[in-house]
Amino acid sequence: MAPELLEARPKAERRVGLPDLEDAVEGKVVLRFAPNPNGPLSFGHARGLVINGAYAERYKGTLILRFDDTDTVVKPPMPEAYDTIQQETEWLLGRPADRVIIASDRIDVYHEHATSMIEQGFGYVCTCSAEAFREFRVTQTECPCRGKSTDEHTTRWQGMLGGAYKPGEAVVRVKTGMDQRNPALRDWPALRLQDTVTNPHPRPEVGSKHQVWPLLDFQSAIEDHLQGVTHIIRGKDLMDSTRKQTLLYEHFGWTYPNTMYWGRVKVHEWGGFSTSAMRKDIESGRYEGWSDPRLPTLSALARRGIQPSALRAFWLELAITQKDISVPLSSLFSHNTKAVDSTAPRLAFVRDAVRMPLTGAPDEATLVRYPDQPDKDPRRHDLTTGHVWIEEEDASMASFRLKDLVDVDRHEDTLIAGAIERQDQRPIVHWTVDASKDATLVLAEDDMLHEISGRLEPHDFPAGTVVQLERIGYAILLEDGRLLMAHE
RNA sequence: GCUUGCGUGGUGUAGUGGCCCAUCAUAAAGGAUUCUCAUUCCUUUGACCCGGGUUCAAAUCCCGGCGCGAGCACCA
Repeated sequence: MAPELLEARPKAERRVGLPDLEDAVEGKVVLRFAPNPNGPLSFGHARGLVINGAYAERYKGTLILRFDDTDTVVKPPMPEAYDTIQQETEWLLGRPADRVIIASDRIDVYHEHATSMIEQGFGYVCTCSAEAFREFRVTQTECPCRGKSTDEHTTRWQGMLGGAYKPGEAVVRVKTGMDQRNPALRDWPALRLQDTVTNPHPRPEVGSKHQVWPLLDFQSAIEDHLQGVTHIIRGKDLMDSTRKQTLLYEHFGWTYPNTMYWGRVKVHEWGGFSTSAMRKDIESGRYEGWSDPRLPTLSALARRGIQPSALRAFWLELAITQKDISVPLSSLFSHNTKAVDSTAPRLAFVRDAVRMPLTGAPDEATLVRYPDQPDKDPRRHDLTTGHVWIEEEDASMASFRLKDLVDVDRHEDTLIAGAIERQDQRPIVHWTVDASKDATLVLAEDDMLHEISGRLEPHDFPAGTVVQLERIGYAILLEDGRLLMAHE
């Protein structure tokens, strides 16, 4: 036998990163990320942006940012969110979306498709109550409206558009069949009425202009087709949406995009995240705003010093599986540590600082700012006041070393300087000079904000700089002069 | 209830019939380097939900069970 036949087939390469997209042609891939602008983006949204964005980049395709703002009552849009979300997209991906679509600008387009659907007989206007239809759905019986003529439905549809019905009195349904095995798919609702006089759309250019609004499954389905979306990647809670929409596509004679799903993600420390719930808690004053560091919003993470690259690495690592997962925040933090460690200037923050006389020490100290580049921008401090600040806890030790300065022995409440060079294994502590300032370190933990007071080493870094507080962890300088802890 | 999806170390993830006594990351423990309890490096611990079946061979296919999730809104 030929020896090559006995050889094991070549070892398959371990896949790293995202799997290939099915039927993806370079330059032709069109993806979309479609949030509801009822608030700024949160941690969970980042997944949609990162994954879709990464594929768009890999295939030199198009990333669409689509605002699915078709509800003015239950989840009304937040006017500022349209801008905020675009800025956050750019922050996270390092570039803006290739195309931006606002659903509320395109209501007429959806109306046209509804008209066509009704005229072609696969859509109808149903005047049954929601409760009544629920009963028809479980018993798999056709509602009285369904069998009426196309002309009748066209008339009803014109009636809907013309204000002949009040919200709740009529809805447009897609004829999928009441005998569908999956109850979720049975003649699903495509458009409904909203009282936009009482609840106007927050965008002034839309306001009370329309009363007939598409529901997500319809709006999204039509828009995906019109925009030429080739691949949809979304949560598996939308699996039935795919099935509903596929039935609609069959009616229209369209081909449904390739679809992938991911499961639910929970963060140990946060639990789930709901934009509406956060909005309530902010309005009630429980949180300071959308960027309150306790909140799982992108703006809060950014404010806290989390780098977009860390967020990208985090979501890319989770990849796309349909498992429901729960991840610890430490996983995100370890990515962030890698992102900021070499560039974060070292600074001393002395908690519960005590001021102690120091005798016999040099007049000046020089400390390393960046361990990776020991000569870059060294920290020089004047010690001629003869005092240093150290942490209360460290002050209880009889002998220790002031980092980068000198060995000391404590006699009563005075520190006596000894060897300049390190002589023994005594513990090393961080410290600061009299020129330091009182400072506050803010910590977000367990849905609480804690403040630790101390002395911060003199520096001239601007707000927004991510620093590493020696022996404590990474923090960011806030506009008000306080420090916000990012993570250890 | 109907429908639908998922189950690999503590946490994530790779793996689509032999490369797997299972990959990588993270966490934990130990150690080295380091004038930070950081970074970097090394080592160790640790997993295929259960039961059958198909096959020479199963984490991978089939059946059953168990567990967890989602949809069945005139929300997204």
